[in-house]
Amino acid sequence: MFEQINKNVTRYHTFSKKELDLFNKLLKPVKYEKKAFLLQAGEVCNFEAFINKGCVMTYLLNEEGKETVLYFSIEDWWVSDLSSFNEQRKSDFYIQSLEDSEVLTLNPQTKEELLFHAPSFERVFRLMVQKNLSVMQNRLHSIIAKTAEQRYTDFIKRYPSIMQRVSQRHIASYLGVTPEFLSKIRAKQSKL
Amino acid sequence: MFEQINKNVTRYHTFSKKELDLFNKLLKPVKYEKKAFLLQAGEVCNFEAFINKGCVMTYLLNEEGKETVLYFSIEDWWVSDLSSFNEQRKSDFYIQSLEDSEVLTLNPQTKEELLFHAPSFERVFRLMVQKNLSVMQNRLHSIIAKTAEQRYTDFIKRYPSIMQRVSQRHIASYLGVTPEFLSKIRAKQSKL
DNA sequence: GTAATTTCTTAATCTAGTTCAATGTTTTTA
DNA sequence: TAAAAACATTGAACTAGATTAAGAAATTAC
Repeated sequence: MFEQINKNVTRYHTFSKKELDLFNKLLKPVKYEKKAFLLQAGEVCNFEAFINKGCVMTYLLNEEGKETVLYFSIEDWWVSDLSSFNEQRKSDFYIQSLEDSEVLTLNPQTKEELLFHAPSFERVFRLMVQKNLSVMQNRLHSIIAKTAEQRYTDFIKRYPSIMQRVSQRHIASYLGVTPEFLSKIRAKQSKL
Repeated sequence: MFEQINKNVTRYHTFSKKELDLFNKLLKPVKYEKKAFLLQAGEVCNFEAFINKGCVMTYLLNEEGKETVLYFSIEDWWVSDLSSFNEQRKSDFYIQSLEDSEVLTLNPQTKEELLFHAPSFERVFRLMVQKNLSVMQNRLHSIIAKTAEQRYTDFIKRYPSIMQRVSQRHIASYLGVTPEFLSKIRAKQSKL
């Protein structure tokens, strides 16, 4: 149950057995059925969730109901709305399970307790935000500077497993194109 | 000299006189002429700089030499490549002064010393990254979900002072359009 | 102060990507 | 297991924005 998550945090810092035991004790396992919401716009995000099993997506809805996928998250990733979580403000995001999923969550209290007794976790969380920021900077760059076809090719290469698991309309949204156009890109590429 | 920066960090946490004195002692003032580079791709970013006066931009160059502006930063903002700084990896970014500028910088050593003696600064830096992340999430959303004209209107409204100070070709790049198209948007809007 | 360079604008042409609509395919539900 | 719903594909018509080119305005540099 905690094997994966302990390996995950150990990448950033070597923790003692005692620290990891505390960490694991504070984590709350939660299951979500496919299509269940971990978070909806307007709610305050009260979790940082590590995905043990499953796949979730984080998206925004605009006024006309058009959805924009910001992230897909699968096993060994964390998911949350950090601004909402840390500042206890209402979120703009929807976080929805795309498969039956199992996650391990911290809430503001357990996170605080963890940081109090094992302050080295500060580093883990700071690096998590930072990695996130890098990912976003890359995406912005690729959406400004590359064609949809290049973005699609990059995506397949970088996240082949997500490609398998997620419907094309969600991938289209992530890539910033319509499902119809993604379909055309695919038709073109399968001809080559 | 330190008035603005002390006010800036105090937003996130109330520091003692002693902590602020240490902070100020560790900061190194640096001046850059217009067009000077604070950082170039391939270098390791060894600073986090607070802008006391001036304006800088952070951008990427692709293979064909096309530039993509990720950020403009003016007075009261911090600028750095955090991934490069924190992991001491080569940066992909250029950070260039757009006006004669004056900044206060921390380097990895002074930052470490600061955090060692005044660990509450951890919070400041974590929140800085996080604010950054929010900004990026918003930009990605607006570039996927809005038209260039809407983005331009939003930009003027949100950053009227940057609009005045920065050339249109840089703003075009930030908005993800060509300078020619930005010109058309402006012509259209001034007719209304 | 003027030549040189860079920036901004305008217009014509072109294209990557959208929209709409129809049809087939897979998944969900009961 | 059949009906309903959601998803994927294809094609025709359209449009937001790119590209190219050329002249006007502003900055920069000597």
